[in-house]
Amino acid sequence: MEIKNILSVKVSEGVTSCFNGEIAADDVQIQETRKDFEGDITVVVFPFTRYSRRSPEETGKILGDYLKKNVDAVEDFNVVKGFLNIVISSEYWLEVLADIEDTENYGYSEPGAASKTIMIEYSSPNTNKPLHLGHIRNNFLGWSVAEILKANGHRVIKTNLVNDRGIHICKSMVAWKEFSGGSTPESTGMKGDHFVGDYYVKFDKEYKRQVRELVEKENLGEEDAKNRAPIMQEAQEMLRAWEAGDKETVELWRRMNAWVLEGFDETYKVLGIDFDKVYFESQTYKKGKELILKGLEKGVLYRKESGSIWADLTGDGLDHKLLLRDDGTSVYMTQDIGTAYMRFEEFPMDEEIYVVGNEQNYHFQVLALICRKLGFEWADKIKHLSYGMVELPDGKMKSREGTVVDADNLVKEMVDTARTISRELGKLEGYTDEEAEEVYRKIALGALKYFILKVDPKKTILFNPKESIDFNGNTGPFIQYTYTRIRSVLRKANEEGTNTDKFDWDIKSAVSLKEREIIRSLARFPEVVKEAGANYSPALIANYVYDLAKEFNQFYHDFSILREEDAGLKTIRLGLTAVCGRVISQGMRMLGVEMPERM
RNA sequence: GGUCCCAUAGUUCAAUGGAUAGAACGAAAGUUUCCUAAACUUUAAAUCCGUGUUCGAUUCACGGUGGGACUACCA
Repeated sequence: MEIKNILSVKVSEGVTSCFNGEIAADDVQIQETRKDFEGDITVVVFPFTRYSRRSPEETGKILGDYLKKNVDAVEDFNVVKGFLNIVISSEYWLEVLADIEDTENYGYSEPGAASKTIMIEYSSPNTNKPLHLGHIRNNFLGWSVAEILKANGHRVIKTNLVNDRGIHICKSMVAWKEFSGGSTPESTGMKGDHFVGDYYVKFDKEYKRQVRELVEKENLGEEDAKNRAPIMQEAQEMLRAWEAGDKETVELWRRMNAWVLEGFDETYKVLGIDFDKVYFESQTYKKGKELILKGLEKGVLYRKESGSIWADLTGDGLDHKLLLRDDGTSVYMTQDIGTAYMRFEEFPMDEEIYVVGNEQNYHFQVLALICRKLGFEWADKIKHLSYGMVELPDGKMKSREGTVVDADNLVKEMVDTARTISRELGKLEGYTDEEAEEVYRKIALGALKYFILKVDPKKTILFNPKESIDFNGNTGPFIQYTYTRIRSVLRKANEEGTNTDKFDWDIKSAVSLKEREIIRSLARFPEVVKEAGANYSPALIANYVYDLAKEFNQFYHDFSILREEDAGLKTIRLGLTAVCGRVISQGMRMLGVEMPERM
């Protein structure tokens, strides 16, 4: 059992035996001792003063004596104000270290240990343009949260709902027919998603030109002109044809979607993202309608005179929400209700997490409410993992204004930067070009992933392309670098004849302050993983790993491990180095960051 | 108008209601007989405003101010 748990139980007992008070072990406040104070673990004693009827200092002393007598691991204690600082014995810390070393996949629970089945939907792109920086945040976040939940022992199903139908793809199709002259990604050598995206842009340009022309030449109002622009009418016509199953249209739709999806697959591969199951909206968008009609029968929903069906949410402080149009067709919300229903039918899930940007907070608020109204017992199992926008130094990204940062380009540029910096420093001499390129790729992706994941999901990220790939400070490359140094130390120790596979911890000598601090951090790792899983927050893991890496660097600077005369201390320090390396790489694994052996 | 989110050093990010609010970048000064100086050590620098809850508030509640998102018979 962990020391914190042992202490909280003992403190609870102590309060009863010393002060005749009742306090549940879970309510005992235990935290790590701040660095400026002596001790390892601190108990907050303020809450006990109402039982002890003494000053916080006295209360702390009495409790401290009790713990020293009754817990082996407690070596000493001191009381500052209302804080009881406990010193844990070196023997205990060494045991902890040995335990961590023995635990395969430290920080990870056994698969199935937590026994929840969780579906996580992320990415969910439209098939009319390539992925950009906003999608990158979504993809990294979804993938990492899935890994963290797995580490917590849950069964996780990663899904992607591809928005492959609708007016947006029709726009690209119209433009392609009009302007391409039959060219294809193969004939132009372009990546499929970029190829199709270009036609989406061409559509928009032509559309704007036509609207302007109508306004000027025919004196139409802006709204009228927008509706009457021939190219837009063509797109709408195409959507109708598609829904009617027109052979030629469906054929073109298939062809263009295939180009885009091929491009996406390539990008996903580069980003290190994958899915267990991919849904296509074209296959699911019609469901949901019958659920709405049933809701109408039950009287949970209502029908307007014109024929449309609505939910009245004014009782919940919200508005009225449309669910079926006058013509009986469904809207986005209806589709989402349908797909959620299908999924809960298909899998016995305990949770379904949607990784979707915060511009859809309202949508998910409404979704949960309506599902509850419709009487689905799974309504409360829906979770929206909402994340903030990614902004650039000069403002927001807008696809129409061309101020988006393209995902493929960004990765390429970051690899270039990594290569340039690395070459200047001459760090990879002796590596073949191929090996070196692999390292540059790991650095670039590590930088990008870490940069995005270290920020609390719900906060807006300010992305500065120039500063993003920093090799110092709280960055991915800094952590990777620390790891490679650790590997290098171990290599050297091996060369000198020390077996670093397994350490002998049977040493009596005291562990120094700095070492204790690191062991304490290491011991905390499983807790952090648990907390990150509960909050869907890779940021917790990221900041933990950074702290550990930094602590290790400081520790390492103070001691010359390999020159240490005392064989016992040398073993501890080398062992600590090895364990740190393992925990750092475990943490980064949950973020999807790969670790090079050298850099 | 309504719903939701955000506000911390010059900048980018931290802090289960706990001690003197942590880091990093940038700025100023230093450290290479030792693992890889992509490191380490110093210094200066911040909780938007007000009220409340209590032993104790960056954190919780209420009210402001500032910023953002949403509020389509679009997806």
